Amino acid sequence: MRTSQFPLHTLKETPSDAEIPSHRLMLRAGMIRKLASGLYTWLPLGLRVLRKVERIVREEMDRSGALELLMPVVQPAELWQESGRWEQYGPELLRFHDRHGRDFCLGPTHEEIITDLARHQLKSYRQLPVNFYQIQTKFRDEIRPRFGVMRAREFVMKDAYSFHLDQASLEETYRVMHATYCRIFERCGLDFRAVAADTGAIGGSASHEFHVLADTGEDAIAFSTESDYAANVELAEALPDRDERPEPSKELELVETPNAKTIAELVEQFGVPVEQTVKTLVVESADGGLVALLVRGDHELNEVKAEKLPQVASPLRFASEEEIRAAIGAGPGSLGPVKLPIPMVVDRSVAVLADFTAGANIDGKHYFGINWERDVALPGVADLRNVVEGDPSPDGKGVLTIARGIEVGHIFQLGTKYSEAMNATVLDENGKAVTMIMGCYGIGVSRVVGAAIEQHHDDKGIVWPASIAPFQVALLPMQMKKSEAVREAVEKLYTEMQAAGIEVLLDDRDLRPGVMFADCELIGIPWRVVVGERGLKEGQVELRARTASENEMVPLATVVDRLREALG
RNA sequence: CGGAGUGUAGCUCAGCCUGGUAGAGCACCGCCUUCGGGAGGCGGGGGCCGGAGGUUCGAAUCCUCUCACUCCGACCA
Repeated sequence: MRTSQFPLHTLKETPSDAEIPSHRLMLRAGMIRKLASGLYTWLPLGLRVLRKVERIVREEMDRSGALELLMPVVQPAELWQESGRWEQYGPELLRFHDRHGRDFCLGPTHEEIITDLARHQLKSYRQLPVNFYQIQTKFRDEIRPRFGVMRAREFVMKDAYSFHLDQASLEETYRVMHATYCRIFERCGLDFRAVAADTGAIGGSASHEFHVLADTGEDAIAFSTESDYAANVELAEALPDRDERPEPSKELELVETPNAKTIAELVEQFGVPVEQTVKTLVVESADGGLVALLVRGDHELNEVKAEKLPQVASPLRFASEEEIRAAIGAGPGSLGPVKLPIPMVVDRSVAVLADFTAGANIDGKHYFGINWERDVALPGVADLRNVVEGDPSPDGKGVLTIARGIEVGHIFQLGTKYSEAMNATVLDENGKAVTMIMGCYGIGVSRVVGAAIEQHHDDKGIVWPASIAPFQVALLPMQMKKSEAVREAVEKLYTEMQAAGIEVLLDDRDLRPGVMFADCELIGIPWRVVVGERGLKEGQVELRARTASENEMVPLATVVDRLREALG
């Protein structure tokens, strides 16, 4: 391709509404253009990348044995009413009606449609298992679209749905999809983690999210330094940092702490180590009263975990100061386990503390040197907190690191939620109707493009992984209008590269070199070849990887071979 | 939907407070010079100043109402 036929629309200045690197760079490189909030046109340059990701996804899905099909974006309300989601889904589902007044929606996902298809197409256990997939535009009327294609309302998704006679078959396909997703993201050149995810109300034992690690990710994930354990921070199990509680070594002491209402003030004024303090949070209990939740001063309460406790009301609600005073007789800054008049649950890390400090349930006073059993009975123990960096990994191997991640994929063992609601059955070998068991597997294809940039860029622009770069090589002639030699050499190289199957972009704009270099770096082409009279005198051209800081002089005759080798 | 903010040229922004008939840089078109890291000169095209209403002799500017967009929160590929 030549820039005269494939115009670049690069910008020197960053549009003001772009917050994160991928959004800024996609706009500056001329990959996308916004039409309205959450709606983007993919320009030719951006589409080349999107198609490359799609191709990798398609190849790996095909290889896994999945069957591609294509379902409509517009979906009739009847199917959603049948599954019960017409009422459940909320305003994210964009609804409208046709000229006859029939209700429709734009598909945010396709469980209903595929289940309807399956119940008509699949009649026999002999047709199972089967895994259908499509790569298609989805629409979700997001409350707040942002970050360009990372959270758009209209986006490209690969969604797959598998159907099985039994759980074992579902689990087998689930394993295959897990492996397929790993291959897809590896091939895209991404540093990612498969993360254990919440199965939510649907139940079942298995759901994994695939996260690309990047500082701007919207999710915090915890993963082990020694094993492949990884989980959303909200879900990661928090273990105590030791197995046994040390013996008491200090006496219980009531201390006047008139100016210490927070843990930070207590630590600052009395020099107690923060990990020897306990904070007491009061929430509504399941029976309508109050219950205290105790976590270490340096830890954070995990509201999702707390809400799941039988003692705690769901949804979680913190008690007001008035409620706390009425029940305990002291303010929120002076609470602790000793002589606490309401039930309590303590975090595992609190249960292994000795000689710790907490409020005395008397305004302006704390107890120092508290010990369980000696000073107060140890109440119920539970996992109440968010994991922190350095916690032991729940699988016993290594410690946890915390990083931010961008969710690019999610695989799910659905079970019979949809097949049951929509009566999707097949006949088993005894001729008996059996409800099919389902799995579903999604990849945010357009989000992968953004995530790749988020992970691979520098101050000059995008640094594409070779597999998804819009072009593999940029061929930059220096003063081609003036130099016959340059013109000849460049045309020859261009022809040779094309013959060698290399995706090359020849910059024939005859611009100043600095402009060509800057554009080439901004759009992130992995290799560049500079042809100038200077080098040609020695029979050489300059070769440079996007990641390199130095040119390499390569004989004109061998540069194509070098590139073919480098590109694999 | 709650809170905060912004709408002026394709992009980045000035002008608004204190009303007087539309500006700069980049981008675009033409000519010339320049040419190894985003050049320079001259000339040119491009605006319902988000929209509607009001105040005024006169509104980008003041007032009211609207619409769109962005940021912070809950949701998700």
